[in-house]
Amino acid sequence: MRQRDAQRLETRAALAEHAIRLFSEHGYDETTVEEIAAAAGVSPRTFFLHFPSKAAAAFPDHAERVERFRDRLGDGARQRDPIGHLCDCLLERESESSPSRRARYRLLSKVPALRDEDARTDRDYEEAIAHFLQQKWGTSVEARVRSNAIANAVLGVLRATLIAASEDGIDARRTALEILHRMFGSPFDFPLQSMQ
Amino acid sequence: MRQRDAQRLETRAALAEHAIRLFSEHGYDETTVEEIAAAAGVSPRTFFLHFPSKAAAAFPDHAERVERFRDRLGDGARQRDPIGHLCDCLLERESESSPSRRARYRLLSKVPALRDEDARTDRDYEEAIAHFLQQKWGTSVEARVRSNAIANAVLGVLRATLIAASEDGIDARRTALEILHRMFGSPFDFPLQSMQ
DNA sequence: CCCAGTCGGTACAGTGAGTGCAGTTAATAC
DNA sequence: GTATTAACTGCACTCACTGTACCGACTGGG
Repeated sequence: MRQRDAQRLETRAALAEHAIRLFSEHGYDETTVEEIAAAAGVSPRTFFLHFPSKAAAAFPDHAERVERFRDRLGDGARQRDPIGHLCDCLLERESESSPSRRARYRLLSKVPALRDEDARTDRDYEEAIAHFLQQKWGTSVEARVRSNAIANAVLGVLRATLIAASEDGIDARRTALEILHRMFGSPFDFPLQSMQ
Repeated sequence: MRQRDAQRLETRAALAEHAIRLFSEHGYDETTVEEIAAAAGVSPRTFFLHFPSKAAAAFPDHAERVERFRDRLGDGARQRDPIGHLCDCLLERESESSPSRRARYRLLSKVPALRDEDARTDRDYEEAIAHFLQQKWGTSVEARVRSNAIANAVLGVLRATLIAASEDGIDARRTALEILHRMFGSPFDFPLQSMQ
């Protein structure tokens, strides 16, 4: 099982590459799955063997990124300052911001369908973060609500700064860090207080 | 222009009503627009004269709610404690939580397409909130980033607590208020400090 | 080396959401 | 009364996405 896997990855990469290129060159709505498949030299049906939707092709490395993020987060129970650690991990994730990535975010924030897809991918991060926080705070109803709330809030701050970074060229990392630190303090102990 | 408007509203209401009913009874994916239109006694084409998508019919009063929320927010420049006021407005919005509304949220959190639509509607609130905060903080790049970040964070907390409320029956209002107050303090002065 | 199973890709037919356009009919404005 | 507007209809169309049967090339075991 070697050549088959390589071929599969190659096809997938070609599809993603041409999809993103065509979205950028002609616009998302103006690009059909048929065209993407043709550009990648496969049949339209094959596209959907690699991606669950047209929009998903714009986020080809999503699963790996979430996986890496989850690994980087590690075990929440071992963290003395879980929110501080969380912010570190998130900002590290974003420091992979190459120019091409920024260009992608600019496209993303303009095309509704891609923005929707982005929100969808955020749910996987939300789940990872909530899980991480629950390792620290437990799984009572209260702890779960707070974990999800914090996860949503943190991702919300990040999303806003990333969009702004793509539009106004600010330093997303520095800005997000500043806002998050002010929101949560460092170390951030609030949920522990009322959770005894 | 009286009878025409009444008829239009009636049709729209019938479509929304039957859409939500059919979504609940048979499931979202199992319900077609054709069925909704038939139940409401109009042609399928008419459905799309009233709603831009199948999912939008599950949120028929969205535009009015946003409008009311915007009015309730008022002018941000006049608020001494804009975030405190914002939280009040948001929680007031949610205190309209009738049992039917909670049932709807339960459906919503289970059906991906409706969850997506919910996220989409949240963007209108985000915009309203960001606008409100910018009336207070100005429209510099920094102020805009922070306004959007705070808007995202606040909505994120609310979304998480609402979902939890529909699943675990907690008091969404009390819980959200507690989390928001701890996150932001009250009054919340952070953006003013570094914005001089 | 061959055989059986696996798996990536294909072909084809179908469903259903959403759109553009050219009507029809009834309320409304003048 | 006539002209206009606007809600609704019918129809044809595009396109995302799915189920299914199939081919053909790799793969692993005897």
